[in-house]
Amino acid sequence: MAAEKPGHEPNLRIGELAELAATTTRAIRYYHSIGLLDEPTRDASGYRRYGAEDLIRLVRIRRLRSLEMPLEQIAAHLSQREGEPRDLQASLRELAKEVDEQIIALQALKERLLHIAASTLALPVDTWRSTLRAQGVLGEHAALPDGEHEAVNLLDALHPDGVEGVITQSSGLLGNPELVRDLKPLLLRFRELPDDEAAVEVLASEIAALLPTPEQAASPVDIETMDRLLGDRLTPAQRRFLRRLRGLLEKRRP
Amino acid sequence: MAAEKPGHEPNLRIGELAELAATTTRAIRYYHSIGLLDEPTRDASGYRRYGAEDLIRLVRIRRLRSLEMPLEQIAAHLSQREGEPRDLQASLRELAKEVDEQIIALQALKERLLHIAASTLALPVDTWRSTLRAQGVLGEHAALPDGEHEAVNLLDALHPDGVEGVITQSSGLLGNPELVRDLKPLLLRFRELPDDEAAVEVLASEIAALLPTPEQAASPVDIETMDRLLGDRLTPAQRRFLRRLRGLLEKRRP
DNA sequence: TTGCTCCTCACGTCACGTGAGGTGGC
DNA sequence: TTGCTCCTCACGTCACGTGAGGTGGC
Repeated sequence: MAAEKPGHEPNLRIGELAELAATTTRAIRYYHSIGLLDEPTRDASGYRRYGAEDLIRLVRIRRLRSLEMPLEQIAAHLSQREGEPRDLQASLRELAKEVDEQIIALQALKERLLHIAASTLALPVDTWRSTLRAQGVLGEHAALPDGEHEAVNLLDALHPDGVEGVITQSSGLLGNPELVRDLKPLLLRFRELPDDEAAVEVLASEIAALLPTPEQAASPVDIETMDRLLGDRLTPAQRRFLRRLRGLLEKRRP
Repeated sequence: MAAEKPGHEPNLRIGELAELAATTTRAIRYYHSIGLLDEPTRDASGYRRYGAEDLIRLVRIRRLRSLEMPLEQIAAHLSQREGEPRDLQASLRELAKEVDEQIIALQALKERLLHIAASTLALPVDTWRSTLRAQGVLGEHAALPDGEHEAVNLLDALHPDGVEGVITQSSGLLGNPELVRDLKPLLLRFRELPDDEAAVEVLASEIAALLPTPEQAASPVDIETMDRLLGDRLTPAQRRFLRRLRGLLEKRRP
């Protein structure tokens, strides 16, 4: 009777091992590369040969991975002697907490997405134009002046909440019909401002007199930055005017 | 009067641009590298100089990124002419749907985590031993035979639901007190099985006669694989027995 | 001989973060 | 002169997926 050689320990090839553990050969080789799973012995032709111990460890790795535990944590739990389920329990609770935080963040994100998708998604210029029209600052059929197209986009970019934020922020101004009425001719003068020191000074003080003292020190819309970025769209006189106006408004702060 | 040179277009440096858009210089350079944001002109010393257009586009990129839109999608939306908010709306809804799927998956994961954390987290051997004791298959103070330690770990690894799955699956057997009583002496004979063809055959048919015909064709616990992996823990007679038993059980299938 | 499995590089993923080593600007 | 900003590589992230090019096993 020929001696029946028992299937001596390591007799699974990597593909079989992967299938038994419901994973891929690549994952297994990766676990070898990071030292999470020991390299097994090789057979005559260089193939890896795995035994029961390998399968047991691999399945444990995969079970913890299916709970989204990072490989480093898995390594820590599997290397430490088996008697410490406390630690594992704590880790699992910690993971659950993290998952919970992710859920909350994703729920908020989902709300934002649906909210924005449900909004008009209008271009900043369109929103701006219709607001000006509604306030009577712009005539029903008048177009925005050429240079203001980009200015509106800039306003949109500079305010954390976009043009809508700007509108909300300035609704105190625009909501006051008398102010709007008084401001209107002054804005027209701004557009035509001559390169004349006296004219700049007069317009600045007239507008400053109308504007309320801002409640918050630093407005989210940075007038200085707008000035720099629109530099070549404004005449030198207009730029001097903006700086002057800013100076006047600053002086009023306590 | 010296000609007042207006801050001609590109006058922001990368750091200022990053701050205005609430992002990092590295992100901006990355957007250049993938062609999402055009490289601006350079000043005399090689520094990038940005203008209003760049800020506007960067802020739009960042707003869409804050909604977790992938850069590739952002590029598609920003490159196409502005008149198509339909597309953007559809993309946002699509993103919301994906986020929703993630939320559902994470909720399930969280349940699994908490469920497992709340369980005993006992070692497979411990679970197995106490089940055997509860069923009277193992005496109150008896230990598991040496070779079975690994066998239990293997059972655990081979079943999708671990030892608990094995126990549930076989509870039909173990829940039947008469069967357990009859099986008990046969299991003892298995442990002591002599290398004798007749003994193997007799034990196989006796046990096969007791076992019910399995309802499902392929059991999740692959007896063949267990045999291969435990090869050197079983005597040749025991391995022959397992193959024989398997043959007998297979023959009963329709 | 053919198709299957295995082997070892090595690049790709996604959106940047983080030095390293050097230079310009105020 | 000093500290700040900028520059360009280039590696690292996390857990693998995906060829590329070649060889062993049945």
